[in-house]
Amino acid sequence: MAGSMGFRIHVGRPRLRILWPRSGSSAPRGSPSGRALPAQYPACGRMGSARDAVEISSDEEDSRPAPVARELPCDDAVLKKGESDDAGVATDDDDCVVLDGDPDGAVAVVGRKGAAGNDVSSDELQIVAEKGQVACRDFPHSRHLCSNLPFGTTSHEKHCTMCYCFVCDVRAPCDYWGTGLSIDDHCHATDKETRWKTLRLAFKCKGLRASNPEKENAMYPAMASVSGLSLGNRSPLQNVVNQNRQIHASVRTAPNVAPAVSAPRAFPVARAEGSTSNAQTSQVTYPVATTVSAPRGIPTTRAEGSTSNAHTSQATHHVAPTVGAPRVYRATRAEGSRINAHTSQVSYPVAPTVSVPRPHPAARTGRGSNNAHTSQVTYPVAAPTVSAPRPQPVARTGIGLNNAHNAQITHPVQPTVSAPRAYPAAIAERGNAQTAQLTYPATASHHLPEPEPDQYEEYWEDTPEEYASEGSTVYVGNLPYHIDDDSLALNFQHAGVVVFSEVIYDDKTGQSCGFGYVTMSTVQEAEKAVRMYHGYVIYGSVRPLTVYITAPCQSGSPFEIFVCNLPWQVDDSWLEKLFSAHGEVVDARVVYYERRGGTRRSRGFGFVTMATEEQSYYAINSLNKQVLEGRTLRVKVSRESPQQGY
DNA sequence: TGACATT
Repeated sequence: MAGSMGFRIHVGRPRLRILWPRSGSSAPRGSPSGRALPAQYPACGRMGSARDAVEISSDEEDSRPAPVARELPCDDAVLKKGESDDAGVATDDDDCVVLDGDPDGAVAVVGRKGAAGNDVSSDELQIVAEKGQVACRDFPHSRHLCSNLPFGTTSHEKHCTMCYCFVCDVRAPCDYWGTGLSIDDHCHATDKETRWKTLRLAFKCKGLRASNPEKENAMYPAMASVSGLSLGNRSPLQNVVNQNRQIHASVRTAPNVAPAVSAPRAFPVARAEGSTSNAQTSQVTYPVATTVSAPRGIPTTRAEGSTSNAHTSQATHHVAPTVGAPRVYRATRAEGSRINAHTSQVSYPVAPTVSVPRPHPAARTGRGSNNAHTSQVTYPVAAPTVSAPRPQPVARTGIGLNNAHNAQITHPVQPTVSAPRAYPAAIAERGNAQTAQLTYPATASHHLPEPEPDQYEEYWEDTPEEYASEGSTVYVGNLPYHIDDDSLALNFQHAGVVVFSEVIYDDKTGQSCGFGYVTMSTVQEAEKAVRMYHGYVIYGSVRPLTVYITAPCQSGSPFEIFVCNLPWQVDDSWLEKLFSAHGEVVDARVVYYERRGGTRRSRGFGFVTMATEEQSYYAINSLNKQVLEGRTLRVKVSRESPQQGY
């Protein structure tokens, strides 16, 4: 694609286009220009005569999977403006090509006999007109994709104002840009050479300072100094990109750009609670049910003060679940619509009864209890009796708040947990988790570049179960909603090799549930991940991550709760809400009689799976013998639970 | 109607 580059637009004939695949394609996602114009696209099936005219646009509605090039005439628009036919495809009298798919992929050409497979020379493409903004010119793009200064014909050290360094992900010139004399100058970087891709990955993953600190850190001065998640290089350009992405759908923004860059979103829970001003709940952060007899350290952070601050009222699960997690997490996705991960953020006005007959999981398993979390737990002295309707963190789930459901639940005062828990060594190892909460280190996962597909895609082909081994999967809670699988993996690779990562999404809303799973290659790495990231506050978030090792996959959850004596009208969602006030509900099901005609009738009992064993304890102790709609609930560990202890 | 089912 040398020389005469431009883009012809077919006015009123939007058939001539290159269609990018939907997100999730195998296309590289690391370029600052995202899916900017691929340099090789003329090779995607043109044949025959001299010049093609191509419109660059996107069509998110088009889901045709297979890239297909169709020859189209070029005598529209410019030549015969306004004379498009109904189908948007004119007669075949010219040499236009429609690429209905990823131009990076194999392209079959249809419409002209014998055309498929013909090679084309690099100068076959000539853009004779253009319209609107052009990805590789008007949006940030890697230098080698620049259309202003074509890489093949222009000195590489030159750059336009939208050029980025492919390696550093910063606006050109980076510190290593060079003059072009050295082969190591970043101005030569392209996504076609492994060495550049490797270097790029190294810059991203090793947190190397790229260049132009006055630019990249202007907005996030602390970014480069924090260990762990501080990987991304950012620049004010990101805001430009953010704006642009709304303008031009064909340009995928730089991967390290997220909407939250300019406006961190308010968490639903924060909003919900903020309007509730429940002073009681705001003082409490998830009291931990425990049987551990070791002395506890008095929590020192966050939860101490009585506060009406919605932030602090978002209690997080700083329980130390060591063992246990949802069952096979593929299943949790399927049940995502019923998962309310954000229930973990509610405050818990109820002191746990805490008379768990089972040994503490940490003590039982012998795993180094990652009880750093306990440092952030407060222990309410008393709990309200017959509380007012409790704010339910279900705004995001679409389940309407109906606090009347809970209004009758009484909360007997159980000022139990008082024994200080041993202050774990983990917290010392973990370092500045507490500090992190206060200073908001610029971890900015949402800024992180997405991983190179070639680094991870081999894993995607297999199910996580194939990789999961006992103790090597960690649950990650309190994820900002914009964190996706890839950025999650990219973060956790600092703890080791990420075998699999998954953010759980609500099936109905498509929104992240705010938690996910990361499978490391070894138990040791998983434990390291806990030490590194538990309690860590992602930039822009107010909630520290909760990271703990999950239980191995088993046929049945060790955290399943049986609840009976349910009022007949209690359904799954109600049950979920009921338990979500006491932890993260993975599953909640009322058992029904199935009747003919499709109707069903509750059998008055159900099963609830909590995210962790300890949360199960807490929920059991909080809800057992509570009165709901006039009926005294009976809540206990499910009989079928493989790890039932009582 | 008052119990540990279902995938």
